[in-house]
Amino acid sequence: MVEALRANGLKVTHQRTEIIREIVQTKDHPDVETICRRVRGRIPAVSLDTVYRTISALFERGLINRIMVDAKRARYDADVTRHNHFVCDTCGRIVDIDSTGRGGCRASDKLSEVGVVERVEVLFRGKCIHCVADQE
Amino acid sequence: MVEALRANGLKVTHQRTEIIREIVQTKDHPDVETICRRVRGRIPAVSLDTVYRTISALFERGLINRIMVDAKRARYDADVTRHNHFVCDTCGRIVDIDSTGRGGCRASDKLSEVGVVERVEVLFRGKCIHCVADQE
DNA sequence: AAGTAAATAGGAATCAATACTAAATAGGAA
DNA sequence: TTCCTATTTAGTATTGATTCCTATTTACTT
Ligand SMILES: [Mn+2]
Ligand SMILES: [Mn+2]
Ligand SMILES: [Zn+2]
Ligand SMILES: [Zn+2]
Repeated sequence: MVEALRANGLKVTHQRTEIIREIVQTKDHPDVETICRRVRGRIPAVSLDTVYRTISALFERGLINRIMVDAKRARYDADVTRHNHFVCDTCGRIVDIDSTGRGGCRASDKLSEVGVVERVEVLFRGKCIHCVADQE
Repeated sequence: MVEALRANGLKVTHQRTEIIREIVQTKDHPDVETICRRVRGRIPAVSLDTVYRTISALFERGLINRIMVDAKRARYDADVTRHNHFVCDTCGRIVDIDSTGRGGCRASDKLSEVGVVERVEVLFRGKCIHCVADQE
């Protein structure tokens, strides 16, 4: 992915390298604050603004995905292959769900009259096993 | 829907009635500011705070849906029947898309190990016909 | 190695959404 | 109709996420 930075005319800085390392190696779809906190484990002085700018730059170039799960913070995903998500409305956990078979979701015929679809996002909302267990 | 207010122990006020009328009769999934502006056409003195409180109250009781389309404002939908949405990433337009056949979307088998799914949201993202035409 | 444009850190500003207050109003039960 | 309480208003304040500003630093070109 660092290659992708160069390909997009972006400079390869220490900060960007570590931010990318962080989102690539995690599967929990973190928000920007979380990414920043983790990167600070290795670069204590990294600024929140830099993390925001880097994440936005990556997102705008389609190198990472954004998941809008609630009205609050945006969550990010370095896995840009086609897959769906389960979201726990109680604790906020986001779990990857494979797109079964032929994408798992078919567009209606009328879609072509409405516009050009570039991507499909499927969100399964509910309560995760941990939160179901907790409420007994 | 006004009945639903009573059923939930909420008073049926002039403001709430007009706010409900507004979201029920529109199909464009407005944000709170937009709803407020429109309601002011009939109740000039309605406060933004009241619109926020009313919309939140309706949403918390599951009487309306919230659609998180971008990192900015939340959009609301009085149609709580099962249907999908097309979102134009250029102009923000949101168009209803029927769930074809048996829901239009099948959950993967592994979902049951992850949690209990209460609802499924499908978002088709892309560029609407108007925005495609505009960019020639 | 030097020059330049891009990137950074740190703080301030913005924006949507909520909260608070007090005073005025209006639902709805009795 | 009367009374009690929820609700509204206006106006200000606050919160939390995100973006902007600017002096300083740094990656990359020559
Ligand atoms: Mn994912
Ligand atoms: Mn809709
Ligand atoms: Zn959970
Ligand atoms: Zn459009």
